[in-house]
Amino acid sequence: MKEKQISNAVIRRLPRYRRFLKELHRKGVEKISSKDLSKLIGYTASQIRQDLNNFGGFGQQGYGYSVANLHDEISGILGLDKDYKMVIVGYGRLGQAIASYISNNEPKFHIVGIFDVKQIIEDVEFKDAQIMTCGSLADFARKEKVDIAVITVPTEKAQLVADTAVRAGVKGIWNLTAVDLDLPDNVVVENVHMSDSLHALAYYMQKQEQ
Amino acid sequence: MKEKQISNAVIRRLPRYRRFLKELHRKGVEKISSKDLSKLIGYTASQIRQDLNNFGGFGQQGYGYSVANLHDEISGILGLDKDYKMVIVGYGRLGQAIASYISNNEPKFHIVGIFDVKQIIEDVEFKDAQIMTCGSLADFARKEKVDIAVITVPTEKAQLVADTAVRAGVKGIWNLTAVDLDLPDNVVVENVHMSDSLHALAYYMQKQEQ
DNA sequence: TAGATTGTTAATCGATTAACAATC
DNA sequence: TAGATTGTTAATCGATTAACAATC
Repeated sequence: MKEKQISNAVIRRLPRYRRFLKELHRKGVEKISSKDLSKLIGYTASQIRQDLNNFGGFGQQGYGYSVANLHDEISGILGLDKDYKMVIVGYGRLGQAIASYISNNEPKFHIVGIFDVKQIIEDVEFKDAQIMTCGSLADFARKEKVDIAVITVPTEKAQLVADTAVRAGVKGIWNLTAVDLDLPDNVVVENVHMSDSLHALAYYMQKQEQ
Repeated sequence: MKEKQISNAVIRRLPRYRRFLKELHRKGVEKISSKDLSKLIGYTASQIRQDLNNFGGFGQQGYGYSVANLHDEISGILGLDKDYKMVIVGYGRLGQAIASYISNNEPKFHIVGIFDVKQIIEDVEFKDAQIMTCGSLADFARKEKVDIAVITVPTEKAQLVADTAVRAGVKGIWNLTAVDLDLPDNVVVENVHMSDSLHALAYYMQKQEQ
């Protein structure tokens, strides 16, 4: 059974569709046509229909798409109907920001452990998750069957942390550092390269003012 | 004089080229061929040469590219030879993390003001930049001729902050919130949608384990 | 000079857009 | 039923890859 390969470009648009649908749902909108969604989200109606039809016919001719249904379908496609166990490695300000964001906004991602070079004691302690020193990461991840490691350590330690996590059975790395990691093919790596984004901003600004 | 339009895909790769070249330079590597860079960075040698030739012939036949020179050329293309005045709006943990990253790693981006709903007093005070309440953003940005506003406020305030900044003459918005902003065409917006990245990670993990 | 590697044109591949028949 | 809008095929557009002449 050969799955049709979905292009990367399509996948990258899915979370955005989902965000707009969530907002529409919050506003009480029950249905939307590809044409109206196009105006909102900025993709062509044709592209929207093509994108969605990679996964199935979620609409209804003459009517459009049910907002709630389409939201849920996309959630399912993205794998957001499953639960993920997560550790955060590096509990500086970025790690803290991420931890707080996830625990407030991402019910399917469960932070089961937090690691840092120093054991942080007061103020920044995080809910039920223990804060541990990095040395115990490998044992913990293996024992707890952690799915995802979020890496927010200083650049030069990122590869080492990633290697440790992978050896301990972690299957996904969310990398928020400014380096690219070298990892086996069966591990999924997703990068948030903020500095690259800032540099792209510089490019477009400079181009704009010409 | 009609400039050749450079595709978005090319621009998005430039910061990555620059990062690898910086690292090579740090390691003392003086020259590199498109073939060797390909092995490192993961783009095809052909693509690398095509990308670079959008902006000029930076290499030398039979030799390759000078690492230092190519790094500097790309920096120039990205507009990283210019200086940018920046304000950070929202000084929670994410704002603090960003401020610290920029002041330590981005010499061309100058944080001239920091804004938050509360005036934060001790501990998190930031170098020379004043921390001000959001109400004074408009006047400050206009008076100081701020180029870029970094937005790290809670989701529901992001559009308001962006509007204020734009009215005060800001030309670029670096948006780190989970919403898309609606802004005039002459303002450049660059988004870091971390939650979209996390959702893409979920997709690829779920696909992997099938 | 011979070998290496770029710059650049041409070929291929893939993604987006347009069009329209199917159908609610 | 008539009108609206999807699902889907075909056409177009753009980006990537291959090939090779130019040249260091």
